Amino acid sequence: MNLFADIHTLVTRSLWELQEEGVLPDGLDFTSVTVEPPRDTLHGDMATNAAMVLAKPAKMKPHDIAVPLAARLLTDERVDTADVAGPGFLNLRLTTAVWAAVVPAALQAGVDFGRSRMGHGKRINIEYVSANPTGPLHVGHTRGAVFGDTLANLLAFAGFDVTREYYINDGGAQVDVLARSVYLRYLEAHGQDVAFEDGTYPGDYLIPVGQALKEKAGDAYVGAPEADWLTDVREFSTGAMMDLIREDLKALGVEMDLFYSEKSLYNTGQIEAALEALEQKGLICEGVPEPPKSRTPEYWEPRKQTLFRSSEHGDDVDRPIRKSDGSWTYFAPDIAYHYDKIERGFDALIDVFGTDHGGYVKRMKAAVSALSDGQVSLDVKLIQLVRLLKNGKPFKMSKRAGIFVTMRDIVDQAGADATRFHMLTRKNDAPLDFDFALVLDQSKENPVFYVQYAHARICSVVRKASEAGLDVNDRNLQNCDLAHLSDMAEIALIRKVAEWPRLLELAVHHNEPHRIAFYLYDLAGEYHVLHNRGKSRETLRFWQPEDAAASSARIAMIRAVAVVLSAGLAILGINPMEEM
RNA sequence: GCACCCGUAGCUCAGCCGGAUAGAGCGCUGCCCUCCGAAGGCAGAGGCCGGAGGUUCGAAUCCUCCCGGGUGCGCCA
Repeated sequence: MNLFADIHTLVTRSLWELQEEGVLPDGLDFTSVTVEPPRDTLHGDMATNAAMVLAKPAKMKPHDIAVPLAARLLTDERVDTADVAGPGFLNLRLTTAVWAAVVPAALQAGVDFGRSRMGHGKRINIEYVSANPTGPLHVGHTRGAVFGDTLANLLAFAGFDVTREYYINDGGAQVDVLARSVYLRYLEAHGQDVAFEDGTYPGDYLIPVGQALKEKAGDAYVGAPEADWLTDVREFSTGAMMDLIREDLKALGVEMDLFYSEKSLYNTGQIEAALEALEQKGLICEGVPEPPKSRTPEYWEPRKQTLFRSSEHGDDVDRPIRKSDGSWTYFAPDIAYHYDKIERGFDALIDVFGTDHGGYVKRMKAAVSALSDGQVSLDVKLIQLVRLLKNGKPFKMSKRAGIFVTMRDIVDQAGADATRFHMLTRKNDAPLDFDFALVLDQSKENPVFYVQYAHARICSVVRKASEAGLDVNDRNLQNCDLAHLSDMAEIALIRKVAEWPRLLELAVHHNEPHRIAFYLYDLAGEYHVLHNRGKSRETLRFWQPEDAAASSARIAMIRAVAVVLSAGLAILGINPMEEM
């Protein structure tokens, strides 16, 4: 159930009725009429802007619309009061029974509370992480992984048909570098002294890969020319790296539906097919690209290249897809990859990139727009940098050249749950501080702890009531008499619970999973306030030994809070804790 | 030079498909508690929402310009 949607429906229906009765003129558009929670609860439970929005098209004063609308709304049993206020707002106060009804609804739905069909089964592809297969995942990937995975969970919860995808950049020169680096480790495993020159990866993580290569190939490649081993070693190495990456992702709780190989696009006609599609739309041409606008274009010499006319689809300039030697630029396989996504029938695409790829967004959108004739949307979410700290000071783990703080290091130290939550305590395009001391802190300064603690506290109260003989089964609690819930603070808590479905809609609309983390933090906060009241005044405790009816109502209420906390944490991929 | 992101309380940030007196945490000030419903509680001060125009009944939110910070900018992916 979504109370805001229900009341919005009621308002719209009332407007139609007023129109039929001639109070309002015909032909009005009600789509901009909203029903929202007012900023200040003193104004009521919900407010609608109907009178103000319709005043102009109806050629009426806001007041003359608001008054009959208020009268009409008051005939609905859910509406307690309807007052015209300010410039024409209509403030509604709902009966406490309406609010109380949120509780059994939540209990009945359980962790599915808030699940919706707003996605209408639309097929959506989310590409995230997509790190080069040349080493372990690091901090930045961790944030992107959590973001993408949580967004995927969120959209699935909202009724989209979601595919989680990882694009393996195994087609470029960097995997040759990987192969050469592994080859050095291989020689090392054979007892040779090797030197890691510039352009190779000296990280320790390749030592076991070199040893594994030795076990597999023996000394077959020792002393052999590169041409003899490069292909084999490259394949072996990228395979090993992807195994490592998959393991790391799993430790974070991230599982992809599909790992898509860039290499698979080469020599299979796929790149050619994508470019042919663009060609047919007249979007491929030969030309000299504009010189780079960087400060130092001295070495620029104009050369004729094959260009994608991305400027026809919103890009600033046309982009080269072939290098001057005729081979593909990195943009070409990316076009082909997105073309493949379109061909696979997705209605919408989301790419999660690091912020350093910001300059790449327009051309990618242009490609998708062109290839789908504007039918498939592409939303690119850029993930800002993560600053690792410990007690507020920059944190560096002991590391050798070439190895950064890895995702595995983070998960090992902070745990997957805390890592996931913390990575969402900032909007994706804002830089984020990840402080190990804070993430592990057992106090209210730590939002992860704060939310988990609220859930554990509820479990503790429910457990206690149960031990004292109260039937705390959710099915039973659904039927208890909620008239006992009349305290303003209790209604406020329920109101917060009732916002959950609406919050989800907003998060989906903006593709912003961090909103869930913030909401859960707020909800936990409101719960703690109520819980703390019971410390000073026993009559305000949820469990009242002398009053089973009141206890049931209150336990039902806090169970509803627990349900939302669980549902929210589930979307974040986090297990709620029953005790701390 | 151009593009994108950001500029909100002393600090770190929410809010931004336009809505009423702009929120939270930290820090600060005051009071209370130290009772396993534990790993503190309550209250308060603190803002021309970077600046200037514009659209609108209404702008932190949308548009334009400017200022400040970050990122990116041909044959690296």
